[in-house]
Amino acid sequence: MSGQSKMKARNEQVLKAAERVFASNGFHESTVSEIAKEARVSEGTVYEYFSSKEGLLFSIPEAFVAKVREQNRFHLQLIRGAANRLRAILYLYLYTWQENPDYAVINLLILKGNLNFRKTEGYRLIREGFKEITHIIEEGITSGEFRADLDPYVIRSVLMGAVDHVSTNWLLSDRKHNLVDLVDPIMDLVMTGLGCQAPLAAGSRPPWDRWPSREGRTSSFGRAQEGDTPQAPPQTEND
Amino acid sequence: MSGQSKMKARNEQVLKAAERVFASNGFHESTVSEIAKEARVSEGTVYEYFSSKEGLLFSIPEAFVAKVREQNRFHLQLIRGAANRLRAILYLYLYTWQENPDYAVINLLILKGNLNFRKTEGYRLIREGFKEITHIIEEGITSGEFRADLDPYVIRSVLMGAVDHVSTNWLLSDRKHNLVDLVDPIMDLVMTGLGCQAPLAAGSRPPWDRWPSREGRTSSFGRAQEGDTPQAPPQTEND
Amino acid sequence: MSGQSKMKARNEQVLKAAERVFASNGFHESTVSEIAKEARVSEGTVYEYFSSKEGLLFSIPEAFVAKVREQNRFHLQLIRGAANRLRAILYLYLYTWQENPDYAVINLLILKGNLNFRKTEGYRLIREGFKEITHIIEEGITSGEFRADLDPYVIRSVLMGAVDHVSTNWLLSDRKHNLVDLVDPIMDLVMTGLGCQAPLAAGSRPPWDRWPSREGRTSSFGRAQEGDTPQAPPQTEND
Amino acid sequence: MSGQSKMKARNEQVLKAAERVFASNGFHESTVSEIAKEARVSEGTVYEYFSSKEGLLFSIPEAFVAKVREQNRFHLQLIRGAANRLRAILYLYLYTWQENPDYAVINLLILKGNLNFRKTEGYRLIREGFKEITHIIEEGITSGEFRADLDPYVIRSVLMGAVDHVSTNWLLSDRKHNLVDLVDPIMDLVMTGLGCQAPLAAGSRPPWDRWPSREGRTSSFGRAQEGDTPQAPPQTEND
DNA sequence: CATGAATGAGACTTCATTCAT
DNA sequence: GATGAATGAAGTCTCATTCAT
Repeated sequence: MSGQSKMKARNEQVLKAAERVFASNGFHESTVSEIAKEARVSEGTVYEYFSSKEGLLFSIPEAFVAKVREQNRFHLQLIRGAANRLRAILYLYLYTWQENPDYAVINLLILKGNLNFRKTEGYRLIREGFKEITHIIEEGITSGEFRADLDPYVIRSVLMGAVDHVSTNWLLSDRKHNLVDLVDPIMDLVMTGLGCQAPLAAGSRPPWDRWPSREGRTSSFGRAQEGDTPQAPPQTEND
Repeated sequence: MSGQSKMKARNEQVLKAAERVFASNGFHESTVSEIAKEARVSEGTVYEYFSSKEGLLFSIPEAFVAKVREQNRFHLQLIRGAANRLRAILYLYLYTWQENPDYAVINLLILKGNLNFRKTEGYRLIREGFKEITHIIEEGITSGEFRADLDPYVIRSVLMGAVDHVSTNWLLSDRKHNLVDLVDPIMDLVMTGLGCQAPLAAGSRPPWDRWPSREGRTSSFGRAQEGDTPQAPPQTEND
Repeated sequence: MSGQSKMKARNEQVLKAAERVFASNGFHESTVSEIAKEARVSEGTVYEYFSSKEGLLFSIPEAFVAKVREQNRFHLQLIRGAANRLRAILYLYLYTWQENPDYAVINLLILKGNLNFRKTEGYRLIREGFKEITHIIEEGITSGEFRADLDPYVIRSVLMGAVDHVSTNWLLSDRKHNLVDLVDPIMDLVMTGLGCQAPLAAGSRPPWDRWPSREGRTSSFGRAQEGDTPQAPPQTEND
Repeated sequence: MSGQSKMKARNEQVLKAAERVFASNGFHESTVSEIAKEARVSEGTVYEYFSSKEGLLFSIPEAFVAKVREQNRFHLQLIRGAANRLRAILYLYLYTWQENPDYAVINLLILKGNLNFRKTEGYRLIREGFKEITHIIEEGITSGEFRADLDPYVIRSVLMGAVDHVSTNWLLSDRKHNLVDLVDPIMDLVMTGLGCQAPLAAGSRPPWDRWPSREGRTSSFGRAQEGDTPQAPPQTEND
């Protein structure tokens, strides 16, 4: 009991400290002694709970994903419609990064360059989350909600790429603006498309094939309508 | 003369060796001695040309961007139309990563987690490239080619996020498939949108608000037509 | 009672576990935690019974010698004649090593390099056994059973050196052959000598007998003569 | 040139320092920093020349054997007769230990308990030296110089066991007496035997003589006397 | 200008020992 | 008395950087 729960608490304590330290300084720039100090334990204790510094790093996503996964699954069960669910997923991702910026740094910046991470359970879990997104996209295509002429992988890449991109920018910025405010603009863009909804004539030419030649494309009408889905563009961002 | 050009050659030699070694093993896992060996020079020589191991790392994008930039600028000058130019940019990015996978690894995986990189000239150059993309998007909006109700930053994030995403996946895969094949699917999605092109009635409802409830939205006509814009979905990818 | 005997059992339990673990891995390569696990007790318990890891190591010969000594003394009382008794001693040694190979490893391999061991009671007991061998040899000389012109120390060294040598080799081998089978060959050699028992005429003394200058072969062990100061090749073990 | 010879000198310098330090304190009780200090180099330099602390230890016999071997081979070529050559070998061994006590400690005390040593080149070289001894013994048997009814391995074990034994004792003693003085007594004992060369009456063969079956071997009259001076079990060293 | 041997700071990690429970 | 989590000292080893040649 007490022993068990105490050890669990210690584990969490070290894990959280590591998250903070790694996020602040990067993996190689952090020392185990620093983490131990942050966790208010001795260096040796860190090694009682984690096999190595890198093992500690890899335990962070493992623990995190395990924790977040269930609640996300729950949320998604409440939602119908592929587009709605994709939107929810985007929201959950951005919300999670926003509320857990230290973990976000580890996930988006630190683990990205680590080759060994790709052999870990944490990585497997993350990939699984990606697969579920693909499933939803496929359902959307099957149900006719989405176009069927696009590879689900491309769709997912565009969505998750956008999430990664804006999250990374946000992390590296002053983090003042609201990350989740970008959910709707992104969804809007991806669902409706960037092109002006001109009275599409000959429906079958590949879309991008039309843009270049602009002759005939009137000045459009799809201008910015005030009021809809306001933007929260990171100003000071890296652009 | 000879001295100048010889030094330039040596510089390039070390730079290329560093690119290979860093890309293979990561930054911290690579040693200066390894790089020197790969470059067929002594360790001391590395320090004659670069101030430090990290300075060497940061010199890689600097040199690379300087080299690629001009030709890209040239290509873009030949192209009219914002959409066309965005497509060209995507193409140039994916093509560049595909042809320079070592540099791609450094740019997309290694430098991402390096805090000091953000203070360097190389980083500034990369950001500049991003700004130009934003400019093109703004021009597209101004010219009426693009919708005006979307933040250019969001648009750019979606595009470049997609580029990063598929490139990263490709790098971590067996690199068998053609990365540039993804240009058109991505552009298609971003320009036309994922939603089925129903006869958009009341133009003002927020787009994403329409998807969930699909009633009224006819089954669409924009189905997958074989033949157009072939996909090259990464097989072994992380999804 | 119960407390006493239980403690004694625990003591033995830890001692035996330590013997196994030390013999398998060596002293420094073994950990207290390993020993505790092998003994099915906690690490703390090990320290209830032994002052330190090294103290535990030193307790092994102490306990072992105490145990074996009495029975050996009993056996020897049954035997008459110095040669017979020496043979019995050799037999007991080899038999003991053969039946207790873990202890043999500790005695012959591990404790040998330990400087502190020489200050312990266990060491004193072992030396005592050696002294008794010397006594028997001296008695053999006195009684005329043995030659009188050899230093008992040399005789003992040859005997016990042989025992150590063959035992060590056996321990490091597959331990398939019978160690005690070597008792008689060794005794035979030491008692009778390696030289061919020709009817040694005056002039035909074995060549080696002449070098040192063994005029008369009177008592005492032959002095070192002229200096040839040749080198000796390093080596040790089992061929 | 200079670079080569300087490095060779450094190598030797570190090797010698390690020999001294290991011999004084034992392997595990010595630290690399200590060795570096003794060698007047930095810790890092030790690792420039030797892969690890244990690698350094194992390099000691390797270098030593290589050095001593040739001269010993030369000495032995000058000597005829198996007994003479055995004597020379004993002499060379004892002389070497006496003149190189630090190395002797490493060989006889430290490396003995090291399991990894048995996989090294140094160990192989040492074993080779042993094989040569066996060869000489076999030649002696073939030539009729030695008895043919004894296993050469036993003979070698008795000889080398004696060498090890007296050397070890000497090392652990004050090292005041001359080690090489023991060569002749040992040879004498091993060649002539311990038993008294009396005109052995028929029935009175020494008891020990009967076990092996040494028909025809007379000798001795000396019976076992009083005193049973009981035996002590295991142990090893210099009484 | 080039070399590569030398440096030494500092990281990770182990493990004997202690002590609160 | 027994436990085993916690400790922290100490050790091995790496490697970026320097500098005499």
